[in-house]
Amino acid sequence: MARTTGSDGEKTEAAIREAALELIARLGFEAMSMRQLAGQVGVQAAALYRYFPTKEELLYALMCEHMENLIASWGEVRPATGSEQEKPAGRLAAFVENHIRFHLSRRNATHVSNLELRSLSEERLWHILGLRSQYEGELRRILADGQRDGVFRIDDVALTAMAIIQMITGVIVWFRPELRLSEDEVAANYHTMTMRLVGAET
Amino acid sequence: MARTTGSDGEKTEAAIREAALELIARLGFEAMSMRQLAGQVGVQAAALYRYFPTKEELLYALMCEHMENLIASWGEVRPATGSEQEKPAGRLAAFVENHIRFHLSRRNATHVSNLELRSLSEERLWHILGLRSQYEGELRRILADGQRDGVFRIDDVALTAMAIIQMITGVIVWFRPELRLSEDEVAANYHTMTMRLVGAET
DNA sequence: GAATTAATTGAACGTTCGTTTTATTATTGC
DNA sequence: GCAATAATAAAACGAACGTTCAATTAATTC
Repeated sequence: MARTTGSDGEKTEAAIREAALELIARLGFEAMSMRQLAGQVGVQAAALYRYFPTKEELLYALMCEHMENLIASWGEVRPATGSEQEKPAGRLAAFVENHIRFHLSRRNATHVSNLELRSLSEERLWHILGLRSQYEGELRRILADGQRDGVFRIDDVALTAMAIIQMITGVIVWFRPELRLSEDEVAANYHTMTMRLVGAET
Repeated sequence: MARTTGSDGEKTEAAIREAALELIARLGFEAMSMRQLAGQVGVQAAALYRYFPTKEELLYALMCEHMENLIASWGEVRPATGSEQEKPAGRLAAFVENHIRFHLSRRNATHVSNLELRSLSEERLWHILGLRSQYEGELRRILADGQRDGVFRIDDVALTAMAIIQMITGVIVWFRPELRLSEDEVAANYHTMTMRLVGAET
């Protein structure tokens, strides 16, 4: 047989992306087979190659999309210049809040982007690391501004930025929606801890 | 051919463990083949099966050893009862310091234990998670004691413990020995940040 | 120094992998 | 309704995988 009733390229590609995120997050990229992925989508393995030329390019596409979404998400919520929230403390609060909510709503994509970098070729790895560094640079600038203004007490900006990123990304490792804490409570908690961590006055 | 001159079971097993840690940390467990591992050790693939019945049991053995070493390491440096350092702040300082140094000296094993849990069968996974929970329980107890004594300001002990663990384990992701900061400086930095994070007076 | 045991090799097994090729059908544009 | 094209199926490819097994040699024991 061949083309099936109701088949549509855009829908199929979206279904592949979603199924791949779920399978890679659960099994790992190397452990997921293209046949397994095709089965989850409801298609034959050969059909996947109409949308992604290789398995690695599929992974790369998922990571690119995730990192671009993350950067775009911060761009949308970043406090406007001149506003009260544009001060370092307000920007840091917005950054942490957005980061927590973004990652909690995209657990699969986050696991893929954080755990499967090893499976990328050197060139593609560099691109993803560049996007990541761009995002982390936003945090470093906030910390540096707060340090300059004397509202944060920070020994080493780069080290503190890494520590904060690790801490707030780690939420997806343990958080489960059915747990006692709501997403709001978790975000508020991480915000408080971050502010104390940088020595901001409350 | 067969047994080679100078071959020794204990030495071979140790060489397998070390090579496996390095390869799994670099390539990932699924991506590492038994032939690759054997090549690194300088042996044929079949020889590996004298020491580990399956690939998964090898991974499990590596993780068990790492978790047991971690727990034993904390047991050795834990401040003695009755000492000044036995107060929550002293215990937390010792915990963070030991955690940072232990992980920095065992980067490969840490990556394996943190990133490859997916490849364990359910039963073995439960055992490793049990050891991990036991270790994290030590931190939770320190935080709870400090909260009780009024020397820490903590909103949620369990959440804070996870945040601290993620933050201080994250050091292995970015730290490189050739960087500008020494191991001592890094440990001191993480100690300061942790104390501020829990609202301890300095 | 012969018998025993420990350590390893080399070849092979069946399976599964990512990917390619060719054929076939559904949909779209005119 | 007919040509063109988009979407998929089915089968096959060679390579690599984890693992097993019989044969062989080094070290140890008596």
